[in-house]
Amino acid sequence: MSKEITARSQDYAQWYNDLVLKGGLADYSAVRGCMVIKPYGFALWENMRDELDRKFKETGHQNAYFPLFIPKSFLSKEADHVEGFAKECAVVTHYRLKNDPENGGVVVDPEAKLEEELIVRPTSETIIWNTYKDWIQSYRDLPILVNQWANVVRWEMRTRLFLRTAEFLWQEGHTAHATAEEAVAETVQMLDVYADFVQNFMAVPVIKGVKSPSERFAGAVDTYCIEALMQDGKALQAGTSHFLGQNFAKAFDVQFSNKENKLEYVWATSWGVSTRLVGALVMAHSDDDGLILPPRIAPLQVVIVPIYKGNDQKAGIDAKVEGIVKELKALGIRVKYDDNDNSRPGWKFAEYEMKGVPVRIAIGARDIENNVAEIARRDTKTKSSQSLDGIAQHIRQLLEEIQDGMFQKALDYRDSHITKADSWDEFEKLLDEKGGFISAHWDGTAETEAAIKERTKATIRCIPLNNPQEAGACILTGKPSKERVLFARAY
RNA sequence: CGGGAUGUAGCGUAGCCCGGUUAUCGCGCCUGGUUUGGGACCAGGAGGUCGCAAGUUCGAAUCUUGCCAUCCCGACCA
Repeated sequence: MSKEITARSQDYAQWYNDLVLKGGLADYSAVRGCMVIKPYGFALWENMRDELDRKFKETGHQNAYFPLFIPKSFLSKEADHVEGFAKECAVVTHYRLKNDPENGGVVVDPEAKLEEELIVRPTSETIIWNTYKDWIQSYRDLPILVNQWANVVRWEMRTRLFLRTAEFLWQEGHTAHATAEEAVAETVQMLDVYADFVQNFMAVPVIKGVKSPSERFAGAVDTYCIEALMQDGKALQAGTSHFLGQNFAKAFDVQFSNKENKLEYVWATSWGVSTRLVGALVMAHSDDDGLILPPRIAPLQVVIVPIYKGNDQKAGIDAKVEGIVKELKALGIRVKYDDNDNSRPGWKFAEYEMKGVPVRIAIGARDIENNVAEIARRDTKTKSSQSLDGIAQHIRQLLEEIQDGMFQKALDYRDSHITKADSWDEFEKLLDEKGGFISAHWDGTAETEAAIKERTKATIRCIPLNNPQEAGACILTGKPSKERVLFARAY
């Protein structure tokens, strides 16, 4: 029952945990900071993954796979990169265990120390660019458009289910280009792919933008991002796409001969989204009764619950439902007929609400007589009676309505939480009382950005793409500014 | 990693301060029956290394120390 879920108003963090755990998405594991993704949660991730994978391939990318381990020396070849990741790396130092005669069990065999330690990848730029050196000689070898689906490890101090785990699943695209223009175009293209996916499939509106220098990816020239807004008014970075310039090509000495037979360094991009998107999805849409999943990526789109007294009624319902299931499946709709006799309808209703199934159909003997079914929408919690004739088409349309409705609701919330602030007092007040994105002038310096973060915990989420140019004065220092940027407290 | 809190059956908990027979209760689970339009009811039953490890003691869920995990706040981050 919904009473098992902590209300958002009471404790937002606990509400989030309740949804993930009780909605059956994931569990804590025996390993610090690492979670078990349960079948329902993984099905959700698979749906996200499959759609993204399709989009990557549509835009000309191929999947490949690179090693989990990275030689320690690789990491330090790009100075900013190692600076950014060194503090959160898991390191393999030995390759063998041996029996421990004293205490039982096994111990690390000191004889089996690696010549060079291996880093468990926190991201794969280094191992991939070391490989690209072998793949690229001529401009004819370019571009290389490769993506990898993988797990990575970042030894985070504080973890949260899906939002920040020590090990997480993601995809990382790594492309190599002959020109800066082409690489930038790729970076922007993939940002668009992400934005399109998150908005149209996850129904989460995002703002596309560029990070300020201090929020940039370690080793990037420019970091583009999509920023989403959660229901508690905090922002969440949902995806990033980096223009890496020639930084990694220089670090790994990857040059190509151009048409004039001159050697040039290769231009690079990298881009990724992770299982964090699952967290974004949960926090963007759900309510105090449980998850609310958008139809396009919900593992289950429709559940049918029979209501009956005795086997005769059940048989009549079964016969009717069989046809409906067939029709729905023919339309590509993911449907389950839950005729499990061990739990009663009310229990099932609550359960599927908790799991966020977009549409529930309840059919009883009474309905069969009237040739109708009760249709309940998870997102609005409204119910209606619907004729069984043409019900599959109706459901298909309803799923689309739900998808659109969820996006519109999230968009309205987001848009009403982008607020301009023109004074420091106003800025602080908005952060504390309203939350969301605050559009304000900034003098462009890292010092001011850091000072604002220090005082308010708010960071510059992004400088929106196509940002209108507007003269103004920095919110903190009063120095001249040429455009507003978006601030928020963030996950 | 610093500060705070917590850890007793699958989940939620009582007991702990002040050590003492068989560790409390509810949900869930199993068996049988009755039920089924918003988390059913009756009867019977199973289920516990009291987070882990040392220590103190005749005796530890209870006292001491260490460790582990989770949550919250902070620093760090996708």
